[in-house]
Amino acid sequence: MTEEIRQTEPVDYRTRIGQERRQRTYDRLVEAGTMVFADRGVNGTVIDHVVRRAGVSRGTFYNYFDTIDDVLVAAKRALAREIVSLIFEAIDEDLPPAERLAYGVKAFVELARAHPLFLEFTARIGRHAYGFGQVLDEVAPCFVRDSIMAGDFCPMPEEMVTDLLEVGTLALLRRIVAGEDVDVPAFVAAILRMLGVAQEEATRIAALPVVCPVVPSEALLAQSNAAWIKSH
Amino acid sequence: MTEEIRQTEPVDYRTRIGQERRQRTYDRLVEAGTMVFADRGVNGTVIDHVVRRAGVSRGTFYNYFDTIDDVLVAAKRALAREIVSLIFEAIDEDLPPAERLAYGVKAFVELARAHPLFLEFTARIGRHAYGFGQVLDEVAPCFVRDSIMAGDFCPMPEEMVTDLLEVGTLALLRRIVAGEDVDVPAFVAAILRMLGVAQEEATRIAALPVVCPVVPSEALLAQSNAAWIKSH
Amino acid sequence: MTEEIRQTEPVDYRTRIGQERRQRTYDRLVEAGTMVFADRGVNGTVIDHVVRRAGVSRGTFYNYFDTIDDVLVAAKRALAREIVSLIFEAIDEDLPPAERLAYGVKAFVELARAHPLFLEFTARIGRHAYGFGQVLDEVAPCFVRDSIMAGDFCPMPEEMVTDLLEVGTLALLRRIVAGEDVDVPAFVAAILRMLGVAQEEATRIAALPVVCPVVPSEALLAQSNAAWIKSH
Amino acid sequence: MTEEIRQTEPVDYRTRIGQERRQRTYDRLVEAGTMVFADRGVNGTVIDHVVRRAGVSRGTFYNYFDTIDDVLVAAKRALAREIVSLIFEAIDEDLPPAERLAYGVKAFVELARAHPLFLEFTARIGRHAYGFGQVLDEVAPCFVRDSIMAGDFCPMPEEMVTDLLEVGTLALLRRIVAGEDVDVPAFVAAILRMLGVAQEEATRIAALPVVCPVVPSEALLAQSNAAWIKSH
DNA sequence: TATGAATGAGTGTTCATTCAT
DNA sequence: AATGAATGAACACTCATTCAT
Repeated sequence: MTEEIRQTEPVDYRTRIGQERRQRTYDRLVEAGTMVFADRGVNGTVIDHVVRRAGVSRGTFYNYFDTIDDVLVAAKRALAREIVSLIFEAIDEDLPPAERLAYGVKAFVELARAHPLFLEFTARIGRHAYGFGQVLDEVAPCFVRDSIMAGDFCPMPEEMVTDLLEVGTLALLRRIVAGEDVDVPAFVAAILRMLGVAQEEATRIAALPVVCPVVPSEALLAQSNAAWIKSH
Repeated sequence: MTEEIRQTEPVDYRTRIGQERRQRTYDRLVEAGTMVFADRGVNGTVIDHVVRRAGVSRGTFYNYFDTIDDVLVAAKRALAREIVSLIFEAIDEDLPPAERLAYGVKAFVELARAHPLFLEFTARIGRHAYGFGQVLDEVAPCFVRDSIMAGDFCPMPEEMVTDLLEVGTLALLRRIVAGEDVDVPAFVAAILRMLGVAQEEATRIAALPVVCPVVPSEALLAQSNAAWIKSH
Repeated sequence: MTEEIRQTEPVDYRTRIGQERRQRTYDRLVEAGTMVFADRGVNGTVIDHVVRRAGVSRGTFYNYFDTIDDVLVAAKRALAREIVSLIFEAIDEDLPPAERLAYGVKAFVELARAHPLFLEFTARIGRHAYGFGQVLDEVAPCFVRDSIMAGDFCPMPEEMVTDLLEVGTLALLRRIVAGEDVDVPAFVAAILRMLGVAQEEATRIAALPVVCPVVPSEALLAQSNAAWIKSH
Repeated sequence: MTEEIRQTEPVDYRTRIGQERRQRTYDRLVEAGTMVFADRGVNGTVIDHVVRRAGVSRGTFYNYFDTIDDVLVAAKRALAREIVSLIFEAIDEDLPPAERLAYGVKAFVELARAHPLFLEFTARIGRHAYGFGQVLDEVAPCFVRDSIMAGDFCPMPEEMVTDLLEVGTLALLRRIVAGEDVDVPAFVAAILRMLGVAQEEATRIAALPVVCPVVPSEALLAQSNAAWIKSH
């Protein structure tokens, strides 16, 4: 038995080391991908850009991904998870739905403003965007449906809400990237009105303050943003 | 005088023939481009696809365009002009702004539904879309601004209105293309609420009937749609 | 007989008009070619450049030339004839050979300096150069051989003289085009020494003054130079 | 310690193998380029010719060069270094400048005669030639200037000497390629006279014998010449 | 004879993918 | 697992040449 353990232990060790190394390489590729997509957009990015930025060889890429789009998907997922959970941790669950939604949107924009890499990345991925509806439903299942049924939002198809939320926010970020002044509260108010919130109430909620969520330094968002800044 | 005419006639004739041929080829390229973009999207389309579809040689392409994107731009412009003018001709100018807007949006969607090529094309060009704000302002200058100042829409940045209108409509069309059932009145109502129209009023207006504009058979929209259908 | 003349006269007239027109178009092509070759070098010039500069159509080109190189050849010949005969008219035939040669070389350089188009053209045609030996022998047959036999130049192969004269002058012009200061008398002296003239005598002859030949305004050189200047 | 070596060896091995393969491919491309330029001249050579001759794929070319001209430059440099060092090793440094120069020129011509590929290549690259002045100055810095200041050559601009040397030699090689009989001593004598050497002395020096330098069989010159011969 | 639209072979360049080491 | 040289299909673009008008 001891023998067995002794025999397997080195294997486990090697396996663990191998897996860690594998994870590290994977992370480097995703991080590099995030930065390159932010720099060159979805269609301007090729495998070579990513592997060079990640400091690995071409061949290694194919040990982790099949196509460049897979990197985009992985980066989108990783970022979306991080960000959405950061935001949801910051939202007071006792607030009414409209206020929670408003808080989430504004926190998202603040996060983007605070992380130019993320801003660029999001503005550039265009129609390949995060699939906000899905992510939203992962973290806060049935939020939209429940709110509609509870009468907080007026009746409308769920996916229409998430669609408008997603593409509207994207359009907003694109204007920010373009250097224009954007009126975020006006945007939030418009979304709330669309959801059936009365004009004055919408304006009031849209004006409520948010605090930008704190991003842990080991997060992909923080790491890649820092590396990206350094290279610009 | 007769002499003059006799001398100039052959020149005019040759010139006219040449110009007509040139125009025909140009039209074929734009029409082919529209179809290919509808089939393969913006990034999947290459010059070769277009010239093959148009039945002209590679070299001919470069007598008319520099890049494939120029074809996209030309197609967008041609379609946008046709469609917007068709729709605006159909709108009763005496209606209040909210009803005119609702009518326009619904007519646009109907037109798209009736012309699968146009639907695909529009859904696929994505963020390269028509620049609705601009086109809207060409045909109905200051419509949004005036409506806001007149108190018909609630105050918000002009470009935010056109942004949401454009990207929202695009998202809607993408769902139609995907074969989903979409609730156009619900969409229109959402847009109207966003603009400050009260819930009941928005619902009422969104439910008003539209007649799909008649498309003249020589229009690019009709021609290319017919050809496209035939090839599918 | 009168009848005959009357009948043929109009024909002659038309023929003459036709030939004149043909000559005019030909001249325009050669002139345009000269300018384009000066602008873009031998390998950078394509038929389109020439026809556009000449203001004629592509098809017309093929009524006069088969290839773009034929234009180069025609331009070279026309310019070489003009220039060499201008220079030879200016040379005092009673001078000893060394002085005549020195005068010719210096006049050639002066002519080039005074006509930037010609300078550029000559510097850019490179190894396709004028075939100076041949042109020289056209205008002054056996000049080199006679001078050698008379003991004015020391014995050496004739074509070696013209080779060194041609490529040396070309190298000189290239330095002028590059904006460098060149010492023309030093060059002439070097050529004369190469021909066997003693050092002091060579220096003396190389320092003799020349007057730049007058170029008639209807010459290709003058015409194309003027047009070229205007377009730069 | 043994451990260390064992760990690094495989890396070194892989690296070495890779570098060797890389070097081999590079050499094949340069060698192929040399042969194709000799066959078709500078302007008649395209990337496809080179890769086909080298037996590699189109894509491989771009792993080593950006343009076809880069191959020309590489070939010129490689040949020039080989040849010039061969010649300079053969020259007795104790001889007076005029004799050393004469020896160099004659050895160069002999080398060209003995290597038809090199002869063709040199004659065809024309004005893109070796930049003899530069190469000369690399190997024998200030040779011309020092000789002038020492009174061995008569005063004249340095670059005029190298210009005439280069273009004169090139013209000579072109005649050899054309199958004409050329009088190399006469050429050398002409160059020497140009430099101020007296006629008799020039003739004497130009007549001194040279031994054609021995080319090691692994040299680019030898390798590519052999391959080229075999294919003609 | 002049025109210029149309042609298509030729060439340069990119980039995903494979594979021997 | 990692490397990176090699590959070749795909694509962009040029330009000499033809031919109907």
